[in-house]
Amino acid sequence: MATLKDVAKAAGLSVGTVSRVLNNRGYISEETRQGVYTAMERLNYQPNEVARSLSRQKTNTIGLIMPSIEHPYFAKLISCLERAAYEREYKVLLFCAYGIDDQEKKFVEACRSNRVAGLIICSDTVRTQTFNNLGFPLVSYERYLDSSDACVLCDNHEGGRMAAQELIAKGCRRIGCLSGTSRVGMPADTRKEGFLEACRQQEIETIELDFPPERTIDTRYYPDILEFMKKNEGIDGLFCGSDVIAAEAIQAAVELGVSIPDRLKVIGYDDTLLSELTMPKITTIHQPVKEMAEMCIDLIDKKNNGDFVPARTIFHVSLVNRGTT
Amino acid sequence: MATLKDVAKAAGLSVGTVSRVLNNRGYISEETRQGVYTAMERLNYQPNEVARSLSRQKTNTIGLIMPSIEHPYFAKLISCLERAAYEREYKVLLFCAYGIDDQEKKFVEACRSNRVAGLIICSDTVRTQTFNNLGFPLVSYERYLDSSDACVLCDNHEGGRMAAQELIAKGCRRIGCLSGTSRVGMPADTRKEGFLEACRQQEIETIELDFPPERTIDTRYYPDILEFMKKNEGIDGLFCGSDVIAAEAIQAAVELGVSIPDRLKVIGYDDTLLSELTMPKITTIHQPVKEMAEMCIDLIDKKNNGDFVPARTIFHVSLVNRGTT
DNA sequence: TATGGTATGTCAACCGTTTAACATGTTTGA
DNA sequence: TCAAACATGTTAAACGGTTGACATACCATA
Repeated sequence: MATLKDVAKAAGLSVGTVSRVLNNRGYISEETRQGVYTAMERLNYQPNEVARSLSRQKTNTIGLIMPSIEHPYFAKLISCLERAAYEREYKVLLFCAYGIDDQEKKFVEACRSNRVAGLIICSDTVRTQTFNNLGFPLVSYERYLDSSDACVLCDNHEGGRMAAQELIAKGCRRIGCLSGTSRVGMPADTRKEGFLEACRQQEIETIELDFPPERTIDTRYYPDILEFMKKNEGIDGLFCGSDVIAAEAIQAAVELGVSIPDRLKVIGYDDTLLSELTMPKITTIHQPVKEMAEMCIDLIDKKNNGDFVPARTIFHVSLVNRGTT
Repeated sequence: MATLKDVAKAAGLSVGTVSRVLNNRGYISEETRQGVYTAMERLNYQPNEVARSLSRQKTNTIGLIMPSIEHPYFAKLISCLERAAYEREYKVLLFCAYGIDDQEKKFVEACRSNRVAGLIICSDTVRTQTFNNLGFPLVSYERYLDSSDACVLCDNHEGGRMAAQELIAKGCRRIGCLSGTSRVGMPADTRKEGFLEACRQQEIETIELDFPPERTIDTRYYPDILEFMKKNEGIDGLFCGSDVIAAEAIQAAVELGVSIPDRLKVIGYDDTLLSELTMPKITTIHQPVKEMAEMCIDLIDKKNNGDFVPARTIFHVSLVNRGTT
């Protein structure tokens, strides 16, 4: 592939001058600039980003460590992150831990090797993990991490509370709470706390069903949910920790001949594509994923510019009323 | 961050020797090897992949250009590709075109700049596009591309035929065919052809509904499907070009009080996570995405080794019987 | 004792680009 | 007419690692 040297030769200029054109440094005449552009065109030249990165001592790549790609929530998150990164001229290096032990640590090392401009972690493989002297900003997303430079969250507690409010307002008096538990303390765990707290305050009965830590996307909650609903017939409301759980709750309800939202009201969490593809569509708690993703990139930029970054940035959530309440 | 030189100094060795340890070249005593390892450990050393790539004149990064991330099918595909890449020691650079014009071309240039080891394209932004002198193998996935080194496909025609077969076997005599059309000629278009051909051969009536090219994931087919079903009441079967379409068809059927699979049988395409989360679950055509993803990486490896690669590799599809037929 | 394998060091070139220092012109304007 | 701005060139070092040529040992074995 053509190099700067080739372009210089083709344009009858020195490498220094061509580099000036590329980087907009120093004085350049319009004529020379055009000459360089046509030479680049003719040679089908693309600057070698690898050499550039080495010379500049930084890349324009951001690392992403996710627990899953296929799960609708993470698919949405990755999509938003890719877009936000692209808009800031970053490229995205994607890693997925799939709940496999040690993957996360390896990926962090891979990011170090590749000298990424920043790293966004949303995975939860390792219980506690301190990453020091990374050499680039570390942003944790919906996860507490001692060594992160910044943490982007949404108000999970409030989301749980809002869900409870909605179900109670629609007349539910005996509500099931279906949520996955994490091995580590994750912010998402507080959804349940917020929910239970709100119910307690209004003296609404709650019955909990906790799922073991989700290891892979293949984990199905359906059998547990079905059993739970059979065992607790009087339930008239269901708070689900994610839209996936809500979708399976709907399946169980249909299976048992319980009509939604007449006899049972269901509320999900995440506002993913899935919440629009079930029947009825899922009333859910919306997380401003797009804005949160943009904030992640923003925080990396800021940190790299030596600007101040807050330890935690917490976003509001909102209720999206669809068909299940 | 620590460099090779630092490690050499710490271990009391020359840079050359340390490099030998890292790359398993020449003679190295066990003692020296351990000395290098402990020094690396102590300095928290990670080889600079950027410098390595420049020196070796190749990266271990594979570029991915997708049309969408959030769409369940592409989420699944990206997931499989990430895994397959990781298993071969590749990292994945993810780009998403979102149906925006020219994005694809820009992404290809970005991949050239980053000197990727190979590029997998599944996008369809530009009608015709020839990429020449890329400097790395180009694999197209479910897409025809003149300039690609290899094309990985599944037997869409056969998938359409199988779907028809299933619906007819289950008693359908008047079948709707709901599918998106691409502006460019895409392999997926042949699903419909296979389906229609099989119906014609068995003299089964078909009624088509074509959706305009899908530009973003936000495109909802629901209104069109609902209208279509109202207008064509006698329909007892539905072939859908994707699971998303099938999910929306189910919504429309429930809305109209048409019970599935009793009065209407529906068959989807892709076998994504979504097909397990609707009620009833979607009978669908399974694509061996995992194997196809592995093949993509394999073809890049082969091409880079100077091995022969077939122009097209076509995979079998299969029917997954769930609840809608 | 000579040979060849083992183990390490030194040195230099190279990958493609950036950047600074410095030199050498040509224009332009006050 | 002289200084400042403009335009380009030359040269060299730097980024961090790879690789090959070559030198220098030590040690075992035939």
